[in-house]
Amino acid sequence: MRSENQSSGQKSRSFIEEARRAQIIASAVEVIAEVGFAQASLARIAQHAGISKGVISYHFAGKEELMEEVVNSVYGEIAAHVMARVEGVEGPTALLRTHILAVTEHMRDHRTRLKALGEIFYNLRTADGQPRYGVKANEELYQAMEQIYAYGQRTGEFRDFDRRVMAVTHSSAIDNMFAYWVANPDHDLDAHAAELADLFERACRR
Amino acid sequence: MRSENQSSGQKSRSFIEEARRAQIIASAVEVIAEVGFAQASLARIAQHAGISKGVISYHFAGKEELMEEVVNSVYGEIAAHVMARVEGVEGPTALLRTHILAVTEHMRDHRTRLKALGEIFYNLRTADGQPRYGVKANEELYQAMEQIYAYGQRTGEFRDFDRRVMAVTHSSAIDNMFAYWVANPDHDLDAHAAELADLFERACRR
Amino acid sequence: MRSENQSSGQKSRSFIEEARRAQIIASAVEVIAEVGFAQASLARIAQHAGISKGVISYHFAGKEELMEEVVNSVYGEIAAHVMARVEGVEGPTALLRTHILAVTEHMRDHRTRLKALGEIFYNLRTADGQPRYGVKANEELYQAMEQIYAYGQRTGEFRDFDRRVMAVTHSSAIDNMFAYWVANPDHDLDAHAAELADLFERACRR
Amino acid sequence: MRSENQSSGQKSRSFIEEARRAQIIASAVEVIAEVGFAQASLARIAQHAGISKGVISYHFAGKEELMEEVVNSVYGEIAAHVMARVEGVEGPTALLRTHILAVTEHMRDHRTRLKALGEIFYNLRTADGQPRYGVKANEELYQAMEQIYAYGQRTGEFRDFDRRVMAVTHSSAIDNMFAYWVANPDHDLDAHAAELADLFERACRR
DNA sequence: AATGAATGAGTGTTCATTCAT
DNA sequence: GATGAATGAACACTCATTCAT
Repeated sequence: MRSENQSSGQKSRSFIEEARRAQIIASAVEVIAEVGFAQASLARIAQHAGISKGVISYHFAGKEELMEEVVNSVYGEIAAHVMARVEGVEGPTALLRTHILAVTEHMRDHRTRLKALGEIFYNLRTADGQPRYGVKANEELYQAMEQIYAYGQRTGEFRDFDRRVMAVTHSSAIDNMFAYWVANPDHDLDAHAAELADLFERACRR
Repeated sequence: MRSENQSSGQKSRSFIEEARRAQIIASAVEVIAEVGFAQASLARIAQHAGISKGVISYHFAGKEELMEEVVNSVYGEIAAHVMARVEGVEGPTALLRTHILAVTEHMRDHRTRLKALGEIFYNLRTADGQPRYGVKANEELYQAMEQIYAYGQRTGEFRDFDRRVMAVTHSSAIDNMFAYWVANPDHDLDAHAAELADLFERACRR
Repeated sequence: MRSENQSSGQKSRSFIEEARRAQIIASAVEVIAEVGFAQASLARIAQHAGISKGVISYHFAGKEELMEEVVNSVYGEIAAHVMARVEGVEGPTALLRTHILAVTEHMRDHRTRLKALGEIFYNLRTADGQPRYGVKANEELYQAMEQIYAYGQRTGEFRDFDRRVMAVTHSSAIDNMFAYWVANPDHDLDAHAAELADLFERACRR
Repeated sequence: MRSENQSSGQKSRSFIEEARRAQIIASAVEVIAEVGFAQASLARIAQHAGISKGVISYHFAGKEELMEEVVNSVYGEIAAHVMARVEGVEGPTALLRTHILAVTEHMRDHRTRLKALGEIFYNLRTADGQPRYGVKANEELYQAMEQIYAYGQRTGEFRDFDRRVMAVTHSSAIDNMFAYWVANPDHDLDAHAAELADLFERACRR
């Protein structure tokens, strides 16, 4: 989302620096996904990347910035994937289904990244102890979903429900489908997604 | 060694000890709810309770035992409340609504307790690094919910959906309603619950 | 060794108090022998005795006094036993043999007590960090042994060696026979003692 | 990953790291010798070395590793010294004398190191509470001594005694000579050693 | 005479961060 | 750019001791 010209006092980063940052972010993702946020110390992340601990501090202002960059990185990927899949789909019901299935698709292929994302979302706190993300950070996502519902209500395909409640529920259903699948790897993710699509179609329709 | 209600080998606890344990558990709940699991050190819990750090170690075998007792305490409360509300309710649809509304009711009055419960559930790990609870610990809850769905499917009121998917979704919807409400205290919890009841009624019915 | 009248400002101890002290000392002996001095906390000693931790503090000024009483108690026993065995024995060589054999005899029957004694001797330190016993505490023992050697040298049965060196060596040989036996319970203690008697007889004789 | 003298999987240690390790080991030796094993906390060792507590944890995996390194370091020294002195000595009697005198020589110059060695030997326990060294750890030493005795018995210079008893006694005589000297610094160590040599020569000879 | 509760200093260990090289 | 060394605060936990009951 950064503008191409790197304006506004933002120092431009060299290619090599970007590569290092990417490497560290990737290592952080893997470590967090494997051992959980609390056990993901900088030492562990550095060791996993095969670099010195100091490098992380050199490239990131602190642990918090590293974590935020992980979130940005992973979040960007998933948004891009869903955007691409949803493009051109017509009608609110189809949109709803497509959204669920697209996210699921991405989950299947990026399990680790999403696991790490969830860990950080849930656990990262700012210096003053407040959750850095938390439910509030989903606001953007909720608004995107609400647009789909509003569209459906406008066309008359959807009944007159509370769009925020539906968005929160929809979002949580997907998050937990993922968590359940991570905990039970034999669980049939695609079947779960299909069930979910049915469920929300019925919940929404007139 | 006391009397009839002392099971074998279980050391009896004095009244004063029970009181202290309860006080410490309450303090732990408040601290966890406020600053999160990771920041809830024994020092902080003790300070919040206005007691010395050692007292906690004196009354609990370790941090793990304290956390487990918090879980037992809070989990017991909520189960008791829901059981009581659900008793005597007839028919799967009514059961479904009642369950959602009963849990919501309890949430309104025990916000911090439930917040703490969630934190521990999500974060507590055993000495070997494995999650102490985690999604798998919901198994019992899922099975209880599946019984309601099976009942509805038997009577023909409910359609033929995957009961496990519904249970996971249902459970996550309630958890996140709570989380959303904690993050947005002005949010109308009761209206949210009513919407949720509608949503799942529609998702389940034939 | 206390005079029968309990004079000199020393408060007399009731029968029940003496019994408790003896019980605590016995428990301390067993715990120290089993887990070593460093792991022998008051809590452990109290638990082993089936009493409350506070009782120990009530009956003894502190851990140091308890340890000293253990030493007095065990040391007294062994001295009494050897004294009795040695009485009436004639000639320095016979005296030497008898001493070694008498101590060994006592060891066989009071393994735990002697183990505890050794632990305290080696580990107990005063508040200022100095060893409470240590080699110096053997002075009394060394002098007793030196009397036997002097006797033998006077009669001409023993050659003209340094009596202090012999006493230190003799004493250490017995201590380590014991330690070796504790570490290797199948070791033949009596055979070891007999060998030791031969060894010192040859080392001493003209 | 450095060069030829790096065996497989063994991380190479920088010069500066080796220096720090050596400094910490030296500090540990001094502190243990002065205040005893039990009082030798990492905090004390760090303070004595004029460094932060964390440095020790940085350079050693834990207290146990530090202690083992102290043992290795000191034990290696003494073994090397005795080996060098004993080399080329002919005949069991001369070997016996040389061994005693060589060890004594080393003691005179490395008092604190040997004191620390003894403390660790006697006190260090593994995580499960078992002695890390203890009498059994002398096995190697005993076997070395037994070879000297067997040699003397083969040549006929030594009588037919139990070699294990002699080894235990010999070893303990030297240990206690040292302990006695530490407790009584004015004691004439060389004279003691000479007496000991006589003593064991007479105890062994036909 | 005995207890159980509480204390507070001390333990080894972990970790994000800093900094000279 | 990168490193490894060092820091110091924080962690859970242990323990001898004190004290009201």
